[in-house]
Amino acid sequence: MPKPTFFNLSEEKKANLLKAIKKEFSRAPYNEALISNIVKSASIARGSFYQYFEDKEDAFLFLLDEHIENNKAYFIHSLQKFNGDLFLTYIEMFHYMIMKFENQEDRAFFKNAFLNMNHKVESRFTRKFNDKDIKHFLEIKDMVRKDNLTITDEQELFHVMRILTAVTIHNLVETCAKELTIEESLKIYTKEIHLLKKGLVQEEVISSNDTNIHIN
Amino acid sequence: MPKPTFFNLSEEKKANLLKAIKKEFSRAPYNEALISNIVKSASIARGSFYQYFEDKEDAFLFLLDEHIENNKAYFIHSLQKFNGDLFLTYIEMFHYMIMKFENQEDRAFFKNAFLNMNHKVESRFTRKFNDKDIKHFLEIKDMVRKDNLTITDEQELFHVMRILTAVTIHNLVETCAKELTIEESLKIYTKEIHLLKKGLVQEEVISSNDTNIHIN
DNA sequence: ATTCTATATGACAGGATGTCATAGGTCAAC
DNA sequence: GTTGACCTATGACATCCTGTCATATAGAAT
Repeated sequence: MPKPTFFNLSEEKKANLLKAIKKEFSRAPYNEALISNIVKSASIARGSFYQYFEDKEDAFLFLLDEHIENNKAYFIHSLQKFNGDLFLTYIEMFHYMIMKFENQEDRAFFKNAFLNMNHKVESRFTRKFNDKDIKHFLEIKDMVRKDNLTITDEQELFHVMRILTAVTIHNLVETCAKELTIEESLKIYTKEIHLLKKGLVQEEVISSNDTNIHIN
Repeated sequence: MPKPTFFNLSEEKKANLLKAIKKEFSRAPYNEALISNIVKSASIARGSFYQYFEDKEDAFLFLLDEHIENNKAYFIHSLQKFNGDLFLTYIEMFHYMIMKFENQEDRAFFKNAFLNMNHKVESRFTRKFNDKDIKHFLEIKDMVRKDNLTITDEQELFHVMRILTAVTIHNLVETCAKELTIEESLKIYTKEIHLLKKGLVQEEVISSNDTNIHIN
């Protein structure tokens, strides 16, 4: 988290600084981004940067969180719009995200962010399904339409969302890495969501550790 | 790739250097690992390191690739052992990987590697399913038992494997991040594989972009 | 005006990176 | 055994980056 000093800044100064930070994280991947460039670009003293942020990571994650908050709101909005249909919601979210890549100003930043998608970054994106921040899951779980899902309890819904999230992020990262067009990217993603819905095996005894289900 | 000079080294020198590299990448996450420490630990001149490797990443990825080659062989071996059953094979692989975390010597290294699992690193792990290195997929695809899968063509098999891989890696990373025990970790993973097999929605019209399938 | 508190500054110590000129070693050829 | 070509080893060095700190400045409160 940025230090209190940062939040005390005038809106103008804050905006100026954030602009410089975004510029630097757009210029180079996280590992190569430099605080030196940020302070140069924002025309502030080096020491000032450290009055506002702990370090490079602090600044990067703050910027990221701003976008993520926006996503979370959009997720809930979509879930309502689609009457709790999880799959339509995920596809809508996916679409929403890749549309952001079209914005020239955001493109480089997102590319650097997604190609640097490690556990720390990913867990920011998926906080809502993390048990550390379980309240986000609680917020969402009742909005999901469950009557058409195969889940037998709430815990399974949790896993369903984890799976959807894993596949979604994987596709988002790939879209960046391979610079896929919206069409290519959406086609692959919807195909995979479709496979997830119908299941990977058919008409057979499926057995797991603790359950035996016979579909027919 | 390491430079030719590295491969010309005597086995003894190579082993000594690799040991120092592994030690450093076990000591600290990738971003914090230092070439300075590697040369100190290997007792070689700083300049020598640069005779062998391009930079830090070069050394890291080489070390990683050594482990990954081993994985690939194990995957193929398992697929044969389980008569082409993809799911058993993935579960076996998952088990094989998390068992590695138990090895005290490897533990820290894998933890740092997995928590630094970004697209570049992941693509090393999953090369076998990448279209860039399609020959690995070709090698595997004929070994997979397909009669119990819902797939209609080879391309869908590709997506099935992508999905399984995404969920698998996601679970591996989480196992490291949360320091789960083998039992906890396997329980979650098999649960999710089970969900993938049976599908997420039930007895309903499932529609996607280009197909309509009625399950009954 | 004075004092107290918060903010801004940039010089600086410490330390890491990648390079390079130089030195050392090996080996085939003469 | 001398030569020379080629490969390998070295560590000093220029360059640059980070995080800190003593100091200066501004603003608010009394």
